[in-house]
Amino acid sequence: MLKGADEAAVEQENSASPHGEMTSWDINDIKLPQDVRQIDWFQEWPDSYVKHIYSSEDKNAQRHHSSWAMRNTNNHNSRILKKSCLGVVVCGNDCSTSDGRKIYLRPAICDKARQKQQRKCCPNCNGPLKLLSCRGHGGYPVTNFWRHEGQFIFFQSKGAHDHPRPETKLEAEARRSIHKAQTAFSASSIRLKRIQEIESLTGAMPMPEALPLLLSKPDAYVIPANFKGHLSKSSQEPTLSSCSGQLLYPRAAGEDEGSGEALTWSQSPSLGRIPSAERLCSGPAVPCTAPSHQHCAHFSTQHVLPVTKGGHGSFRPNTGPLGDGSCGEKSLLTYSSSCLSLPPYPAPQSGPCSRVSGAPLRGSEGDMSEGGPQVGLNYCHNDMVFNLYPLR
DNA sequence: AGTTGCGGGCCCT
DNA sequence: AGGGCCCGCAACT
Repeated sequence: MLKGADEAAVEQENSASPHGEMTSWDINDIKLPQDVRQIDWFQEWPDSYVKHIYSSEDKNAQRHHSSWAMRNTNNHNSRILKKSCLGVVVCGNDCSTSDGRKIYLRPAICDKARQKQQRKCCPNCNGPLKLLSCRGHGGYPVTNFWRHEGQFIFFQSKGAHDHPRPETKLEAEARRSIHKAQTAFSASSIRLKRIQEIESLTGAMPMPEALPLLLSKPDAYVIPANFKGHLSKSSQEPTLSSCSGQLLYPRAAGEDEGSGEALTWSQSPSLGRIPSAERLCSGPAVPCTAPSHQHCAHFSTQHVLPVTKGGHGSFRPNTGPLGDGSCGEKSLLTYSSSCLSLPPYPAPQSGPCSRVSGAPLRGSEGDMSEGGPQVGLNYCHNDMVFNLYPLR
């Protein structure tokens, strides 16, 4: 089954990765190569028939992360973890936000949660939500395989996603948090109103200053504590302050990433990749730190990434020399690291930074990363969060 | 409440 | 046998 369409794909599969010698393996092979000379940066949006070899110390790889909504699939092989794509949740009315973006929600991974999710309404138009299943692998969902072998984590993707990208996990979490905050906010404003009424009856002076921040700006939401948790567990304050001027407001229309991304996707249904994208940057390990102002002004959700479908988002080894979350345990920062790859102007997303050409293998990862990148990580997230705004 | 991984089981080819 | 999928469970966040 699946054969015909796949065979051709399998052929490109073997050349999908820049380091040709490494792609001769298959995840099902009894023995996987151990003479790996080059490991890959984590790919946030693996697509098509690609293979990657990550360091076993790469936290994202360890967690089998993907920005696609992947659910675990039992393949009755405990050595190989298999996941299949759940697609994307779209608005049944095919509505667009005021700035032209489409609604691409992340399907809940848990079956029950997903059913519950589908009973909810479109956050934009209140229309029904619709789950767009992934059928990119011969009519079946795209599957991802993970296998830990020695010092490496082997990743293989089968199938090309035939649907737009959903929100990343972080965005979905952020949206939930915003929703919670919104709920809490309404509840607390009612309480406050009552308190004020009582106070006015008793003659006590209300203390506006004591009211929650931004009450006067109903469109701007206070970041709830739990929301902050989603943003970062370690180091977001500085960035919040550094960006707050803009971030506290909904992004201006036109800085659309959602529709742009969708457009890109629809224009290049499945093979609109830029195969050489990842090779564009063969230079230094950290060549692509975008101008800092960009972080606030333009970056937003993953959709803003100038991605061509399949231009794999790459998680920089964000995290510190060993990609282990030294600048933020949670995926947040690691996810956001994809922002770092962004050049000031749309270009293949992952490409430039996704890989250290000839990067030494483990043992000298100290060469990767360092310095600059981490500084900007949070910018992306904070901005991301506020760019979820139109979806409220 | 939701995510993730595991594994039993069923169905289909 | 291999792949897809459903289900429940447990650990974790």
